Amino acid sequence: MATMKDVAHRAGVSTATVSRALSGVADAVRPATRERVLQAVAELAYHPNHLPRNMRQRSSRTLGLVITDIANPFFTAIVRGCEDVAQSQGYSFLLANTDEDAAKEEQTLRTMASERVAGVILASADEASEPIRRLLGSRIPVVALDRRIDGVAVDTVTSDNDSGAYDATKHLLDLGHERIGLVAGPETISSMRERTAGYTRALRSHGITETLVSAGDLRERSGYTATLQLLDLPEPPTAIFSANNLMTIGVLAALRERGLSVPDEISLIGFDDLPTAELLQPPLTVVAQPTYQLGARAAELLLQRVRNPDAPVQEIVLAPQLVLRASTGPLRG
Amino acid sequence: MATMKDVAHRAGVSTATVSRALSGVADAVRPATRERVLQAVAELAYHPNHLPRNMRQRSSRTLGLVITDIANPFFTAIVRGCEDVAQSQGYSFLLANTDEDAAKEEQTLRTMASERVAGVILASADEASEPIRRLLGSRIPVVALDRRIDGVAVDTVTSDNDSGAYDATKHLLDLGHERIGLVAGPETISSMRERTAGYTRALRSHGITETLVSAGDLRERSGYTATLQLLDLPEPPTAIFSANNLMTIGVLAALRERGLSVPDEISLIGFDDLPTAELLQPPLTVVAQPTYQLGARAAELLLQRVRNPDAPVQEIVLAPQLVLRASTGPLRG
DNA sequence: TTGTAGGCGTTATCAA
DNA sequence: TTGATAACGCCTACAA
Repeated sequence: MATMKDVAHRAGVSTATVSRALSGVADAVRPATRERVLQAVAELAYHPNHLPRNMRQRSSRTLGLVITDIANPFFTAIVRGCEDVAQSQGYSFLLANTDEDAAKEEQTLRTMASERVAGVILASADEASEPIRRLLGSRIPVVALDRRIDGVAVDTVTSDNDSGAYDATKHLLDLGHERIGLVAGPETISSMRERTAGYTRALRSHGITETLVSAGDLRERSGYTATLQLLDLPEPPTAIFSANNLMTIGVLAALRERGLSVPDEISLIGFDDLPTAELLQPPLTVVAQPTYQLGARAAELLLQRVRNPDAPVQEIVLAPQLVLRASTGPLRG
Repeated sequence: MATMKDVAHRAGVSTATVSRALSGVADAVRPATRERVLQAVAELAYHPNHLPRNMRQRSSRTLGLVITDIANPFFTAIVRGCEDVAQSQGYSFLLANTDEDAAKEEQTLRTMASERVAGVILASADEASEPIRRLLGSRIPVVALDRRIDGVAVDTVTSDNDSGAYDATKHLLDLGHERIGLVAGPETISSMRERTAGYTRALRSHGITETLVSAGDLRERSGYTATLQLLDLPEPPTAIFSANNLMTIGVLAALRERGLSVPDEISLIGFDDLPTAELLQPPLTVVAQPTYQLGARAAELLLQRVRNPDAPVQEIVLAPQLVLRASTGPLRG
C-alpha cells in the first residue's frame, strides 16, 4: 500500500508538503504544487492512513455511542440522529450495546477510552458506577443521553419525562378515569423515576393520592406480567399508562389475553411511540419522544464539547408530544 | 495521562517488560515482575492506548458495518447479531448508514479504509460500484450481507430469498389464489431479484404465467402506492405478497384505506417479520428471515477471514421461515 | 527473563 | 511556500 512517502517521492516534494496539500489548509501550499501532489495520489491510488494521524494527535475522529439495546426502536432512531450529525462533521461512530449490564458497560467504556475516541454519548445502565466517574475524570468528553448521571456535572440531553408522564396521566384523568394503573420502569433509571413522578403529580393535582403501580424491567415480558398484576387487583384500574414502548407491547398482549376491549373496557396510553403504533388495533395513543432529535442534539453537544472542552455544561430537555390515536376513551359506567 | 513509560519507571522495569506483562503472553514474564507492573498500572490509573498499537500493527481491532438504514428493523436485528459476536471476540463496530446512496457508501468505505478497520460487513447499495471493487482489491476483508456483490469472489451471507418467496407464493396458491400481486423491490438489489424470481417460479409451477408486479423502493410509502396500483387493475389481485417489511406496512395501510378486510376480501403475506406483527390487525403472516443469525454469521465469517486471509471464499445461505398468522385465508367466491 | 533500540506513517515545529 | 527533522507511544527483534 502506498504511503505518503511514496507520494512525496513521485511528486518530487517532501512528505510535509504532501500532508499540507491533503489536509486542505488553504494558502499553505502553491496551487501548482498541490496539483502535482494530487496527481501522484491518483497515480499511486494512495489512501490516507488515519492510524498515525490519530496517534500523533492523541485522538481519533471517532465517537462512542453506548446504549442498552439497539433493537429497541427508541434507541434505533437515536442512533440515526447521532450518526447523521457525526457523519456530516466527518466523525464515525463506534456502537456498543450494554443490555443494562453494568459490567458490560464498564468493559465497553474501557475499550473506548483505549481507542481514544474523541467523546462518548452514554445512555448509562448504571448512573453511579465507578468506571463512569473515571471516564468523566479523564479527559474524554461525555454526553449523558436519556438518562442522567447522578452527582456529576456533565452535558445532558433528555426528554421532559416528568411533564410527558403528567400529560399522559392528565389525559386519562380528563377522560374521567380515576383508577389509573402505571406499568413503571426501574427506579434506578432517572428517566423512569421522572415518569413515575409525573404520573403521581398528575394524580395529586386531581386529589388522588392512591397510586396503582406495578414495576417492570422495560422489556415486553415484564409489561405483560405487570399488567396481569394490575388486572388482578380487587379493584382493577380502568386505564393503564405504560412507561416505555416495549412494555406497552406486553400490556397490549395481556389485555388481549384477558379479552378486554380497548378502549371500551380499559384505556391504554404508552410512553414512547412505536413504528407500527398506527396500525395496531386499536391505534395506540402515546407520548412520543423526539427520538431522532434526541440523538442529533446529543451528537451536536458532544462535538461542541470536543472543540471546546472548557465551555459551561449544558443540559438540553426536549418536549415530548401527546399523540392521540384510539386506545384511550372516556370512562364507562 | 500515564503512558507505558511512566508505568515502566514506577515499576522499575523497561517498557518492553510492561508491554509483555500486559499483553498477557504467558511465561514471558516472571510472576513477581508482572505483579509489580500491575501494581504500577493501578497506582497510575494507566489505560492502554490502542492508537500506537494499531499503527504499529497496521490495523485496528475495529470492524466496519455498512448498512442502508439502521431504522429498518431488519437491519436492527442484524446489527445486534454482529455486535454480539464482535464484542465477544474483542472487536468493536464502526456503524454507518448509506440510505441506499452510492455516493454516501463510497465516502463511508473510504473512511473505513483510512481507519484501517480489520474488515467490513457490507449490505451494499450499489453492488457494482468502483469503490467496492477497490476495497475488495485492497487487503481489507469484506463480507457481503443480504445483498450479493456481482462478479467478485467474496464471502457472502444471505437468506434463501428465492425459496422464501416461493414458499410465500405457494402458500397463497394452496389457499386457492391465482391472481397474486407482488409488491416488489428494486431489481438492482440481488435479494429483491431473487424474491421476484421465487414468486414467478411458484406461479409457473401452478401453470400461471401472468405476473402482477408493482415495484417499490423498499419504503413504506412505496408499498402504499404500489398496492393502490394493483387494486386499480381491471382485475385486481385476491392476494398480495410484499417483498419487504417496510413496504408491507404501506400495503396494510392501503388495504385499510380501501376498506378491504384482510384476509376475508384479500390476503396479505410479507417478506421479513416485524416486531409487532402479532399485534397488528390481523396478525401478519410473513416469511421471517433469521436476522440475528444473519448478522452473527456474517461477523463470524469476517473474523475468520481476518485471521486467515487466504482461506477459500464461503457463501452462507440461511433458510427463512414461513410464520403463519392470520392475514392469509382461502379464496372466497 | 529482561533490556535496548528501531520503526510504524503521519503531523508539527522550526528554519530556510 | 517548502523541507528537514523530531516527535507521537507502543511493539518486537535482537542482544544480554
